[in-house]
Amino acid sequence: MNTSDWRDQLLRQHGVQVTAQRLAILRAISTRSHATADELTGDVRTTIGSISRQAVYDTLGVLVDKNLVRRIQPTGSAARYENRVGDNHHHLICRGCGRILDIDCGVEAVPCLTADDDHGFEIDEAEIIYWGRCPSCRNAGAAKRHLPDHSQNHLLSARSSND
Amino acid sequence: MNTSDWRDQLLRQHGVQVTAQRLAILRAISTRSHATADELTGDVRTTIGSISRQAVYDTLGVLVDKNLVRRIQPTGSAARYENRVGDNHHHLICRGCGRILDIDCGVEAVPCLTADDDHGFEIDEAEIIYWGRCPSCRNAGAAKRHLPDHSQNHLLSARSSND
DNA sequence: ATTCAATACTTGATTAAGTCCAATATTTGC
DNA sequence: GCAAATATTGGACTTAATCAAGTATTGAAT
Repeated sequence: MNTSDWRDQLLRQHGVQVTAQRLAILRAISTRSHATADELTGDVRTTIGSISRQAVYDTLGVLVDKNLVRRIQPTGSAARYENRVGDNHHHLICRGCGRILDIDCGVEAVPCLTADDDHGFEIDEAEIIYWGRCPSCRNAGAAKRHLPDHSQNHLLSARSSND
Repeated sequence: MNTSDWRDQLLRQHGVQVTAQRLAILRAISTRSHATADELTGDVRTTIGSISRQAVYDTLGVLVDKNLVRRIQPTGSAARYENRVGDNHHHLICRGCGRILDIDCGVEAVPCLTADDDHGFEIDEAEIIYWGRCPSCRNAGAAKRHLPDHSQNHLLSARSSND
């Protein structure tokens, strides 16, 4: 095994045992932008021949734990993994095609970790997902677009009696 | 059926056909703070006797579409539903016990909808989840707490060659 | 280099959340 | 009240992920 691979060093530095599977998964993550466990499994199977689903989930769990990989879980999609960590950047997802883009955090330093009232919590992450429609989906579906109906919605939230 | 129930009016105003199941689901949502589909199913079964899982999911889908109910899907949990809509408030979730709290949005008016660079997207929602540990979990698990390892994490994201 | 305990991996079964579908029932507009 | 539209039901199915038990690999200590 090529011990000089920087991924090898990275794992060792974090006290993570180095295996062919883990290296392959790390490598796969860096070739996709926001991959699902399933996509990664496919990638790894083409690079090293085979891997079990369990090993994939297990490894991803370890990598997320060690903060070497970040997991995001958008509504309506399987969990996605990315190797851009430590900057607390955010995501922009198209409701039409599901495309996911990275958005840099506008706030400096350790970003976005302050809620107005933290209720005594020790906050370690602010996960932000912007939802919308990308340019091509906007053009494509101009007639049949499907956005939330915002009229009258105060009726429900304003009401407190009769519950 | 009691046509004077405000929920009845609400559904009609949004062009949603009124059924006992839908009213019961709406009612159940307002008695819990961030309920799962499963919890709501249980509630409705005690109030109106029975309902199919499909009717629950279908109704929740319709209500979310009409923006009468908001769905959030935290990592590691089933989707949750709440009736506070239209104010784009945010959520604070405890990594220890899973408790979910509402957080008011600090920004005025139609809040938080502006990303630094919107990539041409038409953004309609900014979904923010703050993750942390609540006061009681901080006390309880002071010794065995489990937070991300932030050391050295620049190593992975800074590297771009050899991918 | 060899050994060994700890750690990872594999296979196969299992769960949880949610969706699909065809048949039946209810509601609404006329 | 009737017909058309819409909703509900129940059961099978899908997908994402986890569990458990046995086997293999790794890393360190000889």
